[in-house]
Amino acid sequence: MRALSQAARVTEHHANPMPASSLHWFRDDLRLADNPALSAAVAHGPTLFLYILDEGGSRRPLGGASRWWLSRSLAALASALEAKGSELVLMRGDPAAILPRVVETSGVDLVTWSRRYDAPSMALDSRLKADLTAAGTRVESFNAALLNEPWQVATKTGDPMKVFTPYWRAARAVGEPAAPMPAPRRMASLPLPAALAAMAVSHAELALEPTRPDWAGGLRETWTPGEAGAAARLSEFLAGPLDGYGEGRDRPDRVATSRLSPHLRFGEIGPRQIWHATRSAIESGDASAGSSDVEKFLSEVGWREFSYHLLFYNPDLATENFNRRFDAFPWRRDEPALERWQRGLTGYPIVDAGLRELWTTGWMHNRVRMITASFLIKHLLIDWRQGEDWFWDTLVDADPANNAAGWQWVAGSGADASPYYRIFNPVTQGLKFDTAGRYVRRWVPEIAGLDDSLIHEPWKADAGALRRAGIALGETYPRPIVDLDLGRKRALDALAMTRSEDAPG
DNA sequence: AGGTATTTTGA
DNA sequence: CAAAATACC
Repeated sequence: MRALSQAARVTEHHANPMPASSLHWFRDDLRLADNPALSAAVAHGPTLFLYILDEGGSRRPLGGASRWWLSRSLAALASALEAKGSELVLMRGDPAAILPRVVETSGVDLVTWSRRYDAPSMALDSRLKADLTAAGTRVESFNAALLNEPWQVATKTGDPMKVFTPYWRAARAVGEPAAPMPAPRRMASLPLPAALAAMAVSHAELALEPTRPDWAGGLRETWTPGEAGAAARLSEFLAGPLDGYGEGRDRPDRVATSRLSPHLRFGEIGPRQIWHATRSAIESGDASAGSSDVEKFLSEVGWREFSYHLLFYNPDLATENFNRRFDAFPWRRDEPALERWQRGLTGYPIVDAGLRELWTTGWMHNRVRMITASFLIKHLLIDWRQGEDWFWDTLVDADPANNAAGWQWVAGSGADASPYYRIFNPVTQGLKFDTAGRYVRRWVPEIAGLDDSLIHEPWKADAGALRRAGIALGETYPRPIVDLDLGRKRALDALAMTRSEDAPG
């Protein structure tokens, strides 16, 4: 079948050569600027712009919050294309079946896309590249998601890197990231052939947003998905919170971080753009941050790069311990505790605040991600993969590299991970990073009436303080699910086995 | 990118 | 004597 159609195509090309045309397959690069694959397609000739919702294959299904974001991001992208006289074609199904058919019927002679790095996506993309090439169509893939390709950074002996600091030093030594490309000024749209009209689906038919119940109200209030929303967030960050970022980034009670993560996740903005925008804001004097704030911010972009490096060389990063000593770790199965953690009912205010922020907005401050993850893993001894799953379902920035690497880092099973004895105390952390309890009061309003001195440990309030604050401990707000000292000792005992001297180094 | 007990420091 | 540095887990 394939050989036959290939022969037909070659004959056809010789008989009456068709004008050059292209197809850009959008995936996690939902932007027009700094999108080299898109630019290459547009420069080649009239372009068919295609997105395929791929839910049945071996790729990890998107979580609910990510589906909501994707829906809004696709709508934004469609509008941006429409403003340039082009159309975004939406389809649903297996790209391995859909793409060759669209390419063949539309007669495009160039297909472009931006690379992905999770194993099932890479397998799918390689297969498609081979199939389309064999059928006579040129395929070009580009880097839109990273400063450096994962394989561009290596140790002196050519091995993958396992520690962040040398990784980031080596990554910076690769050279200054390329300047971002502007969005194509003009683009000619290649319409979907009439014969394929039945394959296209409407945005509504993708059914990516929740209806009954509609739990996305908090997401809508918090975010503006899409390329323009991403650019606005970056500008606001550079003009404000970047100054003082080094200290402010740890404070969940302030708006002191960029909150670009979901925009990055869906490629509404790329790290090259962030890098150069940050540099020029400093050089032009539009931002007044010190060099340590800038370095700190760029190194956060570096952690994302490092996570992708780890994922590329460890395709099972989300399911297998990077450090195999953790394979025998005595995790507890405790569904009631897991559920109380998920719902923000552990009795530890900063933990509960974080999980409720996550549930309501689809996002959680990084400092609080570490605190809540540490609590689940260490105080509750619940497998990091159960926490990773929850974050995957509820985060709008759920990312195959960052989410897995972050959880393994907290568990201590990851690369350059948190040491086994680092067990975050939610009270200490709360006092240190949410000093006045503003973050807790926002997300755990039922204890908002407590004094600052008790806001992070309501179980220490005496009957009078509880009555004044209108709290019935154990009824309107839970007592602690586990004792901190007992949980800490239990975790240290369990973790001791991962560091016995006879284990392989 | 910690916590905690202990020691040291300096107002 | 409280805060800061240190040692150890």
